[in-house]
Amino acid sequence: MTESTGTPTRRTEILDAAAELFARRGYHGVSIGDLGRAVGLTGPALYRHFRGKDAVLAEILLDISHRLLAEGTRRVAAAGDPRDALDALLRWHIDFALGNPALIVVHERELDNVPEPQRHEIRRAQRAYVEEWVGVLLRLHDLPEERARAAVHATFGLLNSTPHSAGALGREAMAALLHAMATAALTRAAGPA
Amino acid sequence: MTESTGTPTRRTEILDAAAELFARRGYHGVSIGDLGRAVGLTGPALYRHFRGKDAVLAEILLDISHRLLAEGTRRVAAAGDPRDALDALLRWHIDFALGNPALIVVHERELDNVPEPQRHEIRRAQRAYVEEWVGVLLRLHDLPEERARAAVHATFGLLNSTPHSAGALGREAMAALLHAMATAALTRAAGPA
DNA sequence: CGAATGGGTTAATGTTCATTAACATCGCCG
DNA sequence: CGGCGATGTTAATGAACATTAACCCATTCG
Repeated sequence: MTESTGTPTRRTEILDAAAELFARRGYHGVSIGDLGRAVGLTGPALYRHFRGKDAVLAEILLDISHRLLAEGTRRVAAAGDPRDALDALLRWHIDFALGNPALIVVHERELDNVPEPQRHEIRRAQRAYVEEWVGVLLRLHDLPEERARAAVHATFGLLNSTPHSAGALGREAMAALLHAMATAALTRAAGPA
Repeated sequence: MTESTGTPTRRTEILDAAAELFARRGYHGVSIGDLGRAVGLTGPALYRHFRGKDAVLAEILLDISHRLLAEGTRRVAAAGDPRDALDALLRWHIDFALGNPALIVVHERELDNVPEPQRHEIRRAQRAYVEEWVGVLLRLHDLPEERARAAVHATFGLLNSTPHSAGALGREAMAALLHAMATAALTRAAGPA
């Protein structure tokens, strides 16, 4: 979840467990003791790996926001035309959301609990990711920028709803459904006001 | 926000302030002291009006879930055909979300912090509200029930995204945009898998 | 060998918090 | 007038929590 490459280390073990717990109970609803217990340790052991509870959250959010942005940018650059780019963004975001529901939830909710040096960086990455979408949408359709941004945010709401409706649909069916709905919604957003 | 009729009382003042704070910082991120201060009192004054912090949250969620369900049911019953019913549901939900962003956020996130006798009742109302939508969708289009339910959840995600993108668009423009996007998404969800 | 280092543990420490107790004020009704 | 119920206040209580201290052991490496 946290490192695509490299050995699973204690750090990443903690990060993964923390993401799961933060998603389920919220940052303030999880104690250091909970965090330690989740990886078979006592609470204070965490300080051997992180400066504190908020540093864990910060690292989680930095990782998510950077991964979303990096791969989003990559896919847009690799796409032939805006239509392909939008499709690639959709597939990427849906894959990520279906594969990492906890991360999506934490990314959506917990920014305010990140301490200040890093909060800005996360915000920056989040905004850049949104702008990647907005840019593609504007190249694809003729609509006001503010409307495009609102449409993108609404689409994220749709795509990120996954964690809350675990789904009796299988993963593939859900992915296809979300793709279809989001495409229709975005296309319609570009239509007459 | 909390009582459509009747004098604004201390209770409702607290409930409104609490909803705002819970939405912004999360249930665990708000103290009794914060709650009191928000209405110009000290923390313990709250116990003259509620059994405890969780009772405040419970009352907020009971109110929201009941209001959503009651008006949703009313509008569906009043509608001529499924097409009108869906339109009425959309308008209702969008109006509610745009008019009460804090309530939508709390409703979405804080159910787990409600103590048990009431959690069930809230869940029941939430589910019934979803089923109202699912029923209309099934009457309107031919699609598997599970797919309809997933589509409704995704649509809620889209509509409830409002609070997170306050919007440089005006309220009316935003309402129209959400309505258009949601309709398109739901229509598409009913199409070929 | 032997010391340093990494990664654990259990005991403080000090804060914040929810809740309760004890006490005050005020308006109404007898 | 007198009392009482509603609504506040400040002080007390006890639990939970984040963080730090003090201590321990294994591995590595000189």
